[in-house]
Formats: sequence, C-alpha cells, structure tokens
Amino acid sequence: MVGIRAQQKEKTRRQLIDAALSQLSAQRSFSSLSLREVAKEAGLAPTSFYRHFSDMDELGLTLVDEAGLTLRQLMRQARQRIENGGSVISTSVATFMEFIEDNGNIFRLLLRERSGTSAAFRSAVSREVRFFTMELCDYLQHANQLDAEVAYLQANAAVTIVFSAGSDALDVDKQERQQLAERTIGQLRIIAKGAHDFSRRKKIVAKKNK
Amino acid sequence: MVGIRAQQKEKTRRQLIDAALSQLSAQRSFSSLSLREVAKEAGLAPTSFYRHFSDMDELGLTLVDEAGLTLRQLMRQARQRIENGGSVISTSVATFMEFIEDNGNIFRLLLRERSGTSAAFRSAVSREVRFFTMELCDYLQHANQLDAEVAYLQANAAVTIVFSAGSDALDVDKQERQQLAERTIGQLRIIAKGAHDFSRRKKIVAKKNK
DNA sequence: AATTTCAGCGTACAAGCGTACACTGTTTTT
DNA sequence: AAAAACAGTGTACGCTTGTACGCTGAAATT
Repeated sequence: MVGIRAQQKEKTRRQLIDAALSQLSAQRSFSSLSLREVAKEAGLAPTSFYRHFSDMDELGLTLVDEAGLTLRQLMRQARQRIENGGSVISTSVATFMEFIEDNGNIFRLLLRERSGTSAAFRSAVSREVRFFTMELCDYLQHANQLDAEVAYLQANAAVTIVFSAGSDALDVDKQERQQLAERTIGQLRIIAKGAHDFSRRKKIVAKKNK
Repeated sequence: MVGIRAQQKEKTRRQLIDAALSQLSAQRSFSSLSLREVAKEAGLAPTSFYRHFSDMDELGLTLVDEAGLTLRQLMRQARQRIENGGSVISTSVATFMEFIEDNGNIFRLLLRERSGTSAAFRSAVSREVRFFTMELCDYLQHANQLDAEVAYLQANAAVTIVFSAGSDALDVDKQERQQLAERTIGQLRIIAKGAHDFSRRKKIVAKKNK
C-alpha cells in the first residue's frame, strides 16, 4: 500500500526534477539555476523545495543519475540495433547522435558537470562514463578477441571521441551534424584498426615467450 | 610615448585579469565569480571595474584569449623538445601534462567554457582548439606524409584524447597522472598506427584508379 | 474519534548582486 | 596657465538569493 500522501509527494518531487530539466538549455546551466526559480517553475513555494531536497546540489545529483540512466538505455538500444544487423561503429554513432538530438539538455548537463565545481558532481558523472566505457570494453574484448589492455585503451578512446563529437554536435545544424558523424566514424575505424594491429602484435610476442 | 596615465591603466587592467585568474580553482568557476569579488581582489572599488571592461563577459573573453596564448606557447615548447630528440608522442604528452600541472586553473577555464552557457565563450575556446588541431594536422601530414583527410582525422582525435586526459589529470595525484600519461601515449600510438594504415591503403587505391 | 504527522504556504530577513550617479584629484590637451 | 579628460571612489538603489520560522489542513496513526 502506497499512501495517497506518499504518492502525492513523489509526484511533486517529479515536478521539481522536471522543472529543473526543462530550464536547462544552451544558455542556462544547472549551476545558474536558483532554488526559487525551480520551485516556481514546479508551481511550489520556495520553501517547499526543502521537503524534497536539502539542497540544489542534491537535486543536481539526482539529475545526473537520471542522465546516466538515459545513457544506459541508449546503450541497450544501440546493442539491439546492432544485433538486427548493421555496422557496429556506424550504428553506435548514429544512435548517439540521435540521443544528442533528443536529449541535448541532459547531455549538456553531463558535459558541464563533468568539469564543474562540485567534486560530488564530477565523480557522479565520471562514474556514469566509466560504466559506459566498461561495457564497451567487455564487448570489444569478447567480439574482437582483443588483448585486455588494448581493448581498454580502445574503449576509452572511443568513448572520449564520441562524447567529444556529441559535444560539438550540440552547437551545429543537422547537415553539419551529419559530417560530424562521418568524421567520428572515420576516427573510430582508425582506432579499431590500430587496436587490432597492436593486439595481434602483443599476442605474437606473448606466444614467442612461452 | 606612452603617457603615465595609460601605463597605470594598463597595470590596473592587468590586476583585474590576475585577480580573476587567481580566484579560479577546482571549486570556483569563472561564471560563479562576481564583478564585485574580482574588483575587491584587485583592490578596486566595484564601479571602477567598468573603466576596463563593460562586463564580466568581456573580462572572461580576455581570459580565454590569454589561455589560448598560453596553449600556443606550450605547442612551441613541445616542438622545441621534439627537435632536440625524443619520441613525438611521449614528448607531447609529457609537455601537456606539465602544462596541466602548472596551469590547472587556466586549463579548467578552457574546459568549462567550452561547454558553457555563453556562445561567444564557446566559439572563442573552440577557435583556440581548432588552431591547436590545425598545427598538429600540418605537422602530421608533412612529417608522416599522410593523406590529408586521414591526417585531419588523426589530429582531431589526438587533440580530443589529450584534452580529455588533461581533464582527468586535474582531479588526480601525481602517481595516477603518470598512469594517465601512459594510457594516453598508448592510445595515441594506436591512432597513429591506424591512421598510417588507412592512409597507405587510400594511396594505393588512388594509384590504381589513375 | 482523537491525536500525530507532514507537505506545502506565507512572511520576513540579511546578504550579495549589478550598476546609476555625482564626486575628486591627477594627467593630458589646449 | 586654463580647460578638458578620465581613472578611481563612495553612496545609494532596486533585485534576487537562500533559508528560518510559524501556520494550516488533510492524511495517517493510534
């Protein structure tokens, strides 16, 4: 049984989260949002904010979690599309670009807080990115039978490249975004090629020393 | 002849710039600085700020320019060290890591404003990064005789990787920074290897079609 | 049915903000 | 020598900010 009261509280909390998200934009960062603005947008008195979060920081961390969740959904979606055929690299990039288009403000939040002033935010974001990287690393190691260390280098580099392309994509129109996607695909292929070679060479050396 | 007045004014302007820079830290972003704080740190009355900048934004753009300058000096320094012998990749990474250590706050400024809320800031930063990339691109194309397009892909990827490593390095102690540097070197080697292969293959295809 | 809990409200306050305005004293121009 | 320019000051203003405090009415507990 979920009391009618707890239910209403949850709903209001959601309103606060959505209010904050809806105020984010290219021109407005989370850190520039005031408690009062968010409360107002949610249709609440400023002081009611405290019934749900002790702080704007606490709300912010919730948003980062939410963003991480969205990111993980994205990965699942990409994997799905890959299973249904199509190049791993171009499918992943296309999926990511769609994510940027649909969730620009959430992605902005991650980008900004990654280098923001709050250590808690920074580590929350980097945790999410680490998740992302590790899943890719496992995939690469398994699917391409790469050396573990090389697989990690590749995964980390790939995620960095893709995130950076995503960041560039935020400021750009649809056509340029297409070019950006192609550039990114080219870079990921270069990295894949290089990683493959390095991994092979490493294995040969390891065999010799047996 | 530079009047004693203009001279004094320049000095005060410098004080404002330095005051702003000195207040930047891991915990403090430029956008969270107030005009009054900066003026106070510079030993000025708040309203005197306007004699030098119309806006905090104008001061901020000046800081970004300054940071770009420092970055370009860095490149020159790296080239110098490479000419005096040593691997291009590891020397560049070492130089960059030293830059991070000595100019953490300037680098933070670039990172933050790159995804910040001001379009002017964003484009100023991306201009500096583009410079950086183009110089590297020319170098790669010339030194390794790469295909122009591949050279650009490599240069862009390398800069992205190095900046991202720099960003990670900000939050980390000396020992971890060393590991980070090694990881980055490994990634740059992978990229160089892949780019070399792609470039060769492209040239062969081009020859066939003659 | 009586009592307790608690989400949300309204008022109030001190602090910090950007900046308008009138001023001063020195340097520069005339 | 007189006049103008101007870097820097101090005061004052209207706003926005976070949050302390006491209240209210409905839901939950007893």
